[in-house]
Amino acid sequence: MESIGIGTLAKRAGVSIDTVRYYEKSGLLAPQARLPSGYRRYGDPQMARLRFIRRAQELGFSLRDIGELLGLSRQRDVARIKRTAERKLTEVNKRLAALRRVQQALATLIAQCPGHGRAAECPILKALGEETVQ
Amino acid sequence: MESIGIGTLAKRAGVSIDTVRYYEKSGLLAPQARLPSGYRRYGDPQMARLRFIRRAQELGFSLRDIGELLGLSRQRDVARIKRTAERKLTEVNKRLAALRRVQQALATLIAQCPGHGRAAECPILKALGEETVQ
DNA sequence: CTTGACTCTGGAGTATGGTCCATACTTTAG
DNA sequence: CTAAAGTATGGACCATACTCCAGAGTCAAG
Repeated sequence: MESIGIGTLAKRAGVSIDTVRYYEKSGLLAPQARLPSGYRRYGDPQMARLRFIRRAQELGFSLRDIGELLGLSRQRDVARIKRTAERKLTEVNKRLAALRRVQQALATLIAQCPGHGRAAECPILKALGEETVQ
Repeated sequence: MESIGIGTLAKRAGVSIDTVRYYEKSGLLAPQARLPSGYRRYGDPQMARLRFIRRAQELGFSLRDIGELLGLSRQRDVARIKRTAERKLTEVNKRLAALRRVQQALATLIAQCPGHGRAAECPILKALGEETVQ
């Protein structure tokens, strides 16, 4: 079974070594094993996990949220797994809806903007400022 | 013209007074006026702006991003306004796409989970972990 | 006019998510 | 075998976005 060191792992995932260690300290990513010297060794599952963490973060999930998501697979209580997943899905759906409104408002602004000439009343503040949340 | 104090503004927007002052210090929200005593007074436009800031934050925009969005309306250079808006739209679209993938993965997980019985291989890690970003 | 609620400023402190550093040991290429 | 590159630990430090506090002035009801 081939394994890689922390430097290679970090480089491949596009994060720093310190970040990998920080995730470990935060309980999100343990190495597959340690050499007798203490050097960390990682395999494909850790690579996938690290990439997952990064993607989830880009979407605005906190490390705590991510830990919860990752923890789903460790749980025995299937009902609880489902409930947690459903809670996250609700959250994601809300975010999607809100983001779609912003997308709409921005697209409208861009469509209305001639791209030259005098600065008209910018519609973005109005468009976004008057929306009701939820 | 009726105006309100910082306490009322904060309460109505669901933020703390300190947060309002912090936004002001960050250049995001100036009061409409000050009383001779130095007390801040706010009107409807400030209220709308504050709500906008909060919503944008919930979507994961940083205060710096939000300042940029708010700044769109102050700019004279129409071409630049448009370019900034387009950049933001691209960002938002990327986020939407990524979020949709997460939504799909979560929904699939939930659909596959019986909600009872033995803990099967949880599909979420695989489903999310193997996705390619972008 | 007093009293309690509100607000002012400036500055310190907090949580999150890293990032950097010193010192020391390990591994690897030549 | 040696030098360079990589890694270990512990702890200090950083940016963002607040949050709290002290000490002092202001406002509004009775």
